[in-house]
Amino acid sequence: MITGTADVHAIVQARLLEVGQRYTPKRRALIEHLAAAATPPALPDIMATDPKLPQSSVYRNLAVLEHAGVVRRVITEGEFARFELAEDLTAHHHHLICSSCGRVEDVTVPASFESTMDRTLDRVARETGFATVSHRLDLIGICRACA
Amino acid sequence: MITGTADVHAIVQARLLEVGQRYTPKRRALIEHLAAAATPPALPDIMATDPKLPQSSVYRNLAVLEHAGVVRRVITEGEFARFELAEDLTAHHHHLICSSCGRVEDVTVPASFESTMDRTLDRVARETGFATVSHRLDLIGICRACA
DNA sequence: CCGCAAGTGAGAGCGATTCTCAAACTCGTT
DNA sequence: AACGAGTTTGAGAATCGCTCTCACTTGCGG
Repeated sequence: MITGTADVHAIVQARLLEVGQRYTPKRRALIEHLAAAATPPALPDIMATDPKLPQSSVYRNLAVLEHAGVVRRVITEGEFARFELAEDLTAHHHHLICSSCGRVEDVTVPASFESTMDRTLDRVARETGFATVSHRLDLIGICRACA
Repeated sequence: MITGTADVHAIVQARLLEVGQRYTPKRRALIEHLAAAATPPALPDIMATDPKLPQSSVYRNLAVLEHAGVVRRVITEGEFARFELAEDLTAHHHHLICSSCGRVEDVTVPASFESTMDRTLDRVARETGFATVSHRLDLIGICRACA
């Protein structure tokens, strides 16, 4: 399900409305930036695009967008949180995390493996009384540059 | 590969020696606590066992043990980091994370699925020039208590 | 055009983790 | 059994992402 950027904006606007929030230029710029990024940017990466961006507004707007369900906070062992568009606005993917430099890359795995995994995890979750909403699969390793 | 507690202590001692550190009673107590825990404890959990433990020492010793490769820091979206024994001192497992209350439970998946996953991820990593050392698979959902 | 609700920016505040440093301990050596 | 060099410890200070506060601005309904 590959969604065009125009559709993304429409969806974001709709979800913000549901939560009683506006789709302001600042927020649009953030979404644009996240949609264009090849890798989930950390806050410094976002601020670097325009040094006079107030950091508090960026954080606040990311929180609003996260709350609206269009942005996801990616947890890494690095010092900064990273942000990406919610999964239903992009293709389902996983992360390659370099344990040496902290670099994060997006990857996809074969669809057949995804469905095997979904089936397996659903079963595991059911056995333990968990209602699974999603999974998080990351590969931890050493990237080409650090090797 | 299930390792007895006695062996764990021997391994920990050996790895600490390699890094030029001693296996002090405080560190032994930490390892003991982690080995007994059913779920990776956060710092408050550890401190709760003995309220007069100085938090700075706990943090420092966890860092030392992590550096020696016997303790692993588990990243969650919660406010506290959690700690568990390194994977080669326990059985390979994954985590069920409740997105509502932050509770973390250990789970294992069928061995057949593990090996399928290993093969798939190795291939993916090779294609992208990453040297994979490990993977991290977490199930995010709602636990029985929160449902 | 008014007014109110929502958004913005600058800085203060917060809280988990890390750092500092003097005192207490360990262990091989006399 | 005491010594001394090097570690470990504990209490508090310091750090630093991130969140909160609040006065000001902006934008949409009436």
